[in-house]
Amino acid sequence: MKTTIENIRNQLSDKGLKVTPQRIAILEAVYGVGGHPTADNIIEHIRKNNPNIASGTVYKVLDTLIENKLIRRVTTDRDVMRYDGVMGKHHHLYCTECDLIEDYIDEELDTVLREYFKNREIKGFHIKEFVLQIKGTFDKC
Amino acid sequence: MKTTIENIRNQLSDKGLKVTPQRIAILEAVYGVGGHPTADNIIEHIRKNNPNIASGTVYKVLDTLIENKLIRRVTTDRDVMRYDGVMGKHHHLYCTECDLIEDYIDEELDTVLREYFKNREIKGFHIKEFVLQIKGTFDKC
DNA sequence: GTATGTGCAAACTTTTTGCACTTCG
DNA sequence: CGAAGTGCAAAAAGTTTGCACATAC
Repeated sequence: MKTTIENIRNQLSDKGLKVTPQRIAILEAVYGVGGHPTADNIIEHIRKNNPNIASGTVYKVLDTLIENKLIRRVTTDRDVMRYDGVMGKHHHLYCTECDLIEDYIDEELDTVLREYFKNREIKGFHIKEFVLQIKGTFDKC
Repeated sequence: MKTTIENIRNQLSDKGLKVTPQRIAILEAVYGVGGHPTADNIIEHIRKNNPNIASGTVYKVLDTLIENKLIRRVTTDRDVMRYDGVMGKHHHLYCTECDLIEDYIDEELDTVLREYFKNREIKGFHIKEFVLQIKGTFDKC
């Protein structure tokens, strides 16, 4: 599915959102800038062609797009830095309800992943380590 | 391995770090506060017993501990919010050199993971979704 | 025309930094 | 004692908010 301006206009109006130049530019930037842009990357990218966009607007539009499931935040939502005292290989349980992150240690899983990728090269990329984010809810939540 | 004060003192001095009350308190807090504390969680926790710790110190100590591999940052290092226009299930390649995050789409991998966890319950947790972080380097880096 | 969206600037939150003072070894 | 670490306060990032003005439908 190619991402044309027409396409972007439709994505917006399909969600009942007003089609504004800012929204088009921002959505286009999220698709256009590789490597999962930060808000700053997006602002920079847009200002090349259109110097008049307020950063506040960019944040507001991004939030709107997320609410309408046109884009996502990478990693967890609302991220500040978090620290972990467990230094061995391990994975993480993310509770979508209570904002806790628990460690999940499972050596067999590591073996399974290593086996899986042994025969499956990712072109242009050299794998060092896996961390699986397991998203869900704790029963108590 | 139980985490005693003695143990913490040794961890620090083994790395050639001076053993200060602040470092002990912070390391103890990282171990003691569950769910991967934020810097703020740590500051709060420490101030219960010891109101005189500067937040600047906490950040500096955390950095030192990370440099000496006594703790880790969760998710990516130095995180600001990042946005992703790909809405389907997918995984991420994290380049430790160049700070880019690329999408990695692999339906077979999803199947493998789902199969793996089908027979392996995580007690008290209900899984909704997996995201695998594949850390490594791009050849070009 | 009106509900919705944008610009701007101020405020807030989280993190970093510089420098004088203190402490560990 | 001297190098390393801490406190404090100011500044830098990154993000949010309120309100008057502008625009899509």
